[in-house]
Amino acid sequence: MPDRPRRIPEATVTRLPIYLRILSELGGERGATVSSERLAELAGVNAAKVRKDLSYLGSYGTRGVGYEVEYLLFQVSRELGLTQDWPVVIVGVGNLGRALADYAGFTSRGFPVVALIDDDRSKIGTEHVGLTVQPVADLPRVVVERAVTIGVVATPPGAAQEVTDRLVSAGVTAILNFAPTVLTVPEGVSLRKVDLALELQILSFYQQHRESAPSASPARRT
Amino acid sequence: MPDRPRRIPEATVTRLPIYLRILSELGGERGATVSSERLAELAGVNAAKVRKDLSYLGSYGTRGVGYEVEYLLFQVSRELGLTQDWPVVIVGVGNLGRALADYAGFTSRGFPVVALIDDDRSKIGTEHVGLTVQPVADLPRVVVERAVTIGVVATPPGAAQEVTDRLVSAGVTAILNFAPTVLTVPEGVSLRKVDLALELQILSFYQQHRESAPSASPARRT
DNA sequence: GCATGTGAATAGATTCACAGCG
DNA sequence: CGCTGTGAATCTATTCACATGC
Repeated sequence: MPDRPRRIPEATVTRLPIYLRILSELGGERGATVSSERLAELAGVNAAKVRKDLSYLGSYGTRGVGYEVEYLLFQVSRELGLTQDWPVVIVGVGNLGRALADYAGFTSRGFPVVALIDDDRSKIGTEHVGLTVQPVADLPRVVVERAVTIGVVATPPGAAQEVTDRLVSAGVTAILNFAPTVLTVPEGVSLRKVDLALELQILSFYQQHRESAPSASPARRT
Repeated sequence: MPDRPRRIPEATVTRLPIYLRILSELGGERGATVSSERLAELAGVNAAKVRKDLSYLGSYGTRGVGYEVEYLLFQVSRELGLTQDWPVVIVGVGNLGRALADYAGFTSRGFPVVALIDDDRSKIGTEHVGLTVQPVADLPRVVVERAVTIGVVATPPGAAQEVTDRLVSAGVTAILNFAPTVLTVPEGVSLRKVDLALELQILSFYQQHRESAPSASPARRT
């Protein structure tokens, strides 16, 4: 009996999706294996890190051989909770919100977009990718009826916290924030952010310090 | 004479833009000050962390008082290299690329989008936000003529590495990658990524582990 | 023999707690 | 007195290096 209940470090969690992607690209025939060395190369990280990361999931490799791609793929998927769908609602149907709604990778990878929300009069009732834009007031009903667990916030910064509060009180327990604002959520709600301006400013820092400090560059792989 | 040459930790660099945003929102009258405690609250972090982060820039606070907002704002800006513009080229003019090109925050915050690149026949020559879409072959000229330093990769995953190589050989020294692929760049080139699927999968992990481990949630603030 | 799995060593980031100074 | 600035303590993550077992 494998001993499951290890606590997976946050840093490891952020890398699991990368391994997942690489494994699914490797695909290959049944029984194909991959070494930690090779996986590490493809993921742009250290091989020991790959082994330690994977060891948190269990002992899924074979000494002297490596990891069976298909089996490991399944185990990583399961650990990430990707054996089920997680319906998503997108709030804010501006340029970014629409681009996100269009993004096929969302739905195809287990995150079906089931509703679009916006309080702009001129947008309510319009259609995108087969969905009718609904007002914020519809959130409680939509969240319950469509079993929404993840809310994507793509509103202007001024509206983001209020929208988040509404999502949370409607029952959403995970938020992905694209608005350039610091959000606060209650204990127990997961929060991740994607901030374009912030990423550019980080790059700007390293540009700025390029001449003065020749090797002051950030991580070389993604 | 303030002693400049401290090496700023990467973790600190990623937080400077957050402080910057908060400081600029605080704005306020000339001479207004803010304490590390208050800054920390607004940034959703620990006050000691704020002080340590800011101390890497120099000694810009006043004991018993706090930090002068306007002065600190300038110092953080300067450290991030935001006292100058960093022209950006966007490669890949799909939904996401267009949304990025439209995103006013880019240009207004010192990252003017000076060119749009795509190798799709049907897109070359079309216009967006006053820019004509150009082929990849134009990169070397555009990068030199427009002094481009940052390349945004918004292509499908299959094209991302090739496009990146072209950007780098054209002279671009910082890459922001939106394609769901691991990119490799030469030593000395900065690389950051924004990966939507990855963020959703991380949230999925914490959703999955919600019942079983009540307090296994990630960072609560952004 | 060979690649995993993991203790031990190291490096890095966060937090504590308080001395120092306006 | 109050808040910064920072050594020291702690916690987290990474890397090394090798015993383990297929």
